[in-house]
Amino acid sequence: MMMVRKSKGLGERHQKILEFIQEYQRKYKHPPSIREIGENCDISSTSVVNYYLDQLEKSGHIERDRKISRGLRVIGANASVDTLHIPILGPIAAGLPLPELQPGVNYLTDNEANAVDVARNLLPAKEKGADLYALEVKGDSMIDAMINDGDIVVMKRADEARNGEMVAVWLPRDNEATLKYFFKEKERYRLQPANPTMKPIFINKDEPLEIKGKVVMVIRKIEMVS
Amino acid sequence: MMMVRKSKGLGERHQKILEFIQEYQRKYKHPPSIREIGENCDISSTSVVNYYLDQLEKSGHIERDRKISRGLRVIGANASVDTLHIPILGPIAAGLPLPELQPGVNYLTDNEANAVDVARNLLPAKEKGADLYALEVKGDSMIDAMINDGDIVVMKRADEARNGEMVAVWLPRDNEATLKYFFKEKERYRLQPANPTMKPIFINKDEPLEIKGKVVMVIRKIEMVS
DNA sequence: CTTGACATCGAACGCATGTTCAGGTATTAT
DNA sequence: ATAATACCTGAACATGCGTTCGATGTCAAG
Repeated sequence: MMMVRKSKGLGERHQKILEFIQEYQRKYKHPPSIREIGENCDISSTSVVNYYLDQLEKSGHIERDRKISRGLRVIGANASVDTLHIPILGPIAAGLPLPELQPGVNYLTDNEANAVDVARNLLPAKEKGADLYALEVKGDSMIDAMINDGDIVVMKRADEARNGEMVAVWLPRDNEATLKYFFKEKERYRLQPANPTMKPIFINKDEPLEIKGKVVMVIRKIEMVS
Repeated sequence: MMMVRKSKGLGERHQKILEFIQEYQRKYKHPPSIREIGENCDISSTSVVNYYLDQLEKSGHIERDRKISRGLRVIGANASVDTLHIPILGPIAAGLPLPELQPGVNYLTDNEANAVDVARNLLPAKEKGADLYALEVKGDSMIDAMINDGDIVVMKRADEARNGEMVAVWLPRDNEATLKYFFKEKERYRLQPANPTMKPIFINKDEPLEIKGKVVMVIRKIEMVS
């Protein structure tokens, strides 16, 4: 019994504005101004645009940074996620040296052959990606670190570590590379497996021990039998 | 105090500005203002920021829309990889039921709150994503499956499995959910832990056993201490 | 008819922001 | 030294742009 007036939901103009914002953002890589929205949606007054923008914000379709020029964005509907392209430098396995890391080289640019793409929101916020690399675990020698044959470990370049961080270390004593939680104790280093049922390894401080990097992430792809 | 001058190429400040613009754009979905760049790169005058921005534009690193607030963007460096947005439905832990999966629902569209973005090239080629979901592992009860507390497991919806596939199963017998490799044998099912040092579980075929999905991927984020 | 919730307009206000300029200081070349 | 160049400062200026407000029109309910 009532006129079909956009009683609820999005009206035609809301739709048009939303579409325009997305299209504009795609095209210019920055959001449109209120006036630009008005011109392209046949709205003659900035206050009307503001009026609709308020509604879209209340209904959760956009976010606004008040007082900031062009500070608006549509939420959701952002198909392309920001990703980091992390090169897989090579395998890591007990009894093999780690692939060499050239200190000054940014591996992101070269070595496109083998790499993993990781969404940036899966990594710690501060990672810029320049000193990230990945290794492919070969063999089951890392099993006590909850890491399996074939897993990809994403590493952050480092030559020292704080207590509690998981690191890739080269142990000249045992001629072995391994992944362990690192703890510095009084007269020794303790390398603690991630699996609490396994015993730690102890290294005296006068013995050599090379930290190659910190583990940031572990990715395990499971094959489908299909 | 003397300035280390870089005769050609990008100086330290150029780099810092470029990085800041990208980081800001990622975070706020719109470009920063000149003054914001200055504040965050320790440049006290807007004219100096403008000075560097001009250089970056001439050297082809950024584009600018003069006269438009925040009208700047970095060129290239926008390698958007095809990603899937996979919702995290909830926790999985021994002794807890799995989150319910509504058969017809496409979780990709709703439940934006908690999700992981996975590059499509990390998944088996055929996955469309509509029937993928993720679970967060709680507790260390999955340790025999090489899966740790806090890990994210990406699942593919399924109610049956082939031999050798890793599945999430609900065992009414033990009132427990778990992740195991699945094998159908003569008179029983064998649920084999991923860790070869652990013993398998056997279930007679007349006992109930609910397969909830197949594990496609395991993602472990390691916290940095700093 | 009156009321009141919408939707719209136009204009004014004021802060945000890009631009310009008139100088400074260091480093390098002549 | 002197000049030249790159780097930097601070302030003033013009305008882009979000915000606010009063006025008008429309339509449905009381």
